[in-house]
Amino acid sequence: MMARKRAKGLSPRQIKILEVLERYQEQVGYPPSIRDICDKTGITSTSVVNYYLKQLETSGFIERDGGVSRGIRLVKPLGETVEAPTASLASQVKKTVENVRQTVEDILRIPVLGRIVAGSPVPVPSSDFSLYDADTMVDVARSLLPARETGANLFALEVQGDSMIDAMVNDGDIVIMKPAQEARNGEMVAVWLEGKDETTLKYFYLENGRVRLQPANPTMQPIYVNDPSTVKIQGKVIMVIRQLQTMAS
Amino acid sequence: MMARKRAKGLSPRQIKILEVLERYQEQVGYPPSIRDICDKTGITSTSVVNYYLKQLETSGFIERDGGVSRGIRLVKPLGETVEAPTASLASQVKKTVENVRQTVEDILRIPVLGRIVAGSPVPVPSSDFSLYDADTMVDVARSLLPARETGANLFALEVQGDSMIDAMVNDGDIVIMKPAQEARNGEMVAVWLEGKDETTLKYFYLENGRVRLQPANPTMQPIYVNDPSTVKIQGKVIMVIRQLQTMAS
DNA sequence: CTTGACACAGAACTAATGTTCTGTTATAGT
DNA sequence: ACTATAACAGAACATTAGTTCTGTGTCAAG
Repeated sequence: MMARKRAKGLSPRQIKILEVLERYQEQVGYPPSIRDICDKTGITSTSVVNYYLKQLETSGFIERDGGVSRGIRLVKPLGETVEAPTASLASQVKKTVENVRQTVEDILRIPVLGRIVAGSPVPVPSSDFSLYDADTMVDVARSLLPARETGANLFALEVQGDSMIDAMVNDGDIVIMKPAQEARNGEMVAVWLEGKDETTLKYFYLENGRVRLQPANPTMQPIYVNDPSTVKIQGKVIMVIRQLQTMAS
Repeated sequence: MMARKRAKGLSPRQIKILEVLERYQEQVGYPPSIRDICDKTGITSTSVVNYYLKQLETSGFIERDGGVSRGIRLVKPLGETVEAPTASLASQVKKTVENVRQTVEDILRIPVLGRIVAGSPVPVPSSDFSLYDADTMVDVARSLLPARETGANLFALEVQGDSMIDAMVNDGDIVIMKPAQEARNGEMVAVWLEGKDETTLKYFYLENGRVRLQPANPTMQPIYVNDPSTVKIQGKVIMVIRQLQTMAS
């Protein structure tokens, strides 16, 4: 067994778990469950593995998607490609392939599901959409998105009309959204107001049983909804992109 | 009995599922669950996905480990032939390097030169800087930019304060600009108004010797400047990016 | 001797996920 | 018209797997 360059500072069990993660993914084709790691490492308790996984996550060696089965992935810092002198060509190839995967992952290709208009409900990714139609995709650098965003189910909408101007969003803008049925205070959401039969983008605040929908434009007044059940959250807005014409037409 | 692995005989849904499998693994880092596939394909029932997965398994396109979450792996990449064991380690390396180059070229790394405030002139990439700090860069997919934008001299600014709200641009937004001293009608520009000593983002129109600066927000009134020489164009705005905070769960 | 940290075990609980069953619709063949 | 079958939907069910809680033993510092 070769020694790891970056092994310093890591306990034997942390190293063992990292090795298991790498080997399992390579051999089996998908990441191990916590109980799989138990078997491979000889640790008898799931909580102990979880204990170490938390450490490895905060140390930045792995990323986890909470609540997802086998939702673990190794993160490979770019500068860490130094390999032991005994490295074979095969492992070089593997390393390069890994790097490709890494850089490919630097771009997220997000489907544009449709348009968002004040008068109609928001298209959500549960309905049918063509994942690979090049005309209906936007490419976004992963570095622009929040750190832990997997991008798995993000989707985008094109804004139609001037009805979202109080959200500082204009006709033609692209909003990138994450599916959600609820939101935390301060997050911008797309909501369907049952009373008004209208879709709108607002900052969401739940304040003692009452929903406050705050326009992004600070000069405009918020909407108050006393019955939260009439506020149907369609998703959280995580990014807005506006492309401007550089040539007059 | 049907013929085995006839690539032509795949139904659209089978193809779509295979594509989802490949893309999901690539983007997320682990295989999708059946319900993930439902979301990505628009199929509303897990049994239907399972139905197709069985077909794909007996056709030999995928392998499944029964009873384990996300226990699916692609047997071979879609349009690609199987890895030749001896044929092409070197060519494989070459190919992956090619891929890296390709994907790297798909991202533009644009320097954030500073902030744009109403009260101060715009920092422009005129003279002294040549070293870009990695912390002050934004990555933008080339596909988002206008047709043949080289990206060579693009720069970005972070908006500070609420003074640009009439341009539908908010505090914290990133505006991506192209250096320019003049503009065509209809382009959004950053201008320094000598009379007012102020920077602003407006749509530019030159109309019979008079400059009209039109706010993006259609509810607001334009500014008219009779002497075009007092309107100092700092650059054209080609993109606006707004990142909204999403709290981790 | 206590205290507290760390590493660990085991069980219970909850959520995620795969599997199966029953039924519906549309269509081609007889 | 009748039947068989592919393609689907929805729900119930059974496992799998993530999470959390309580407790145990060690060891070093106070």
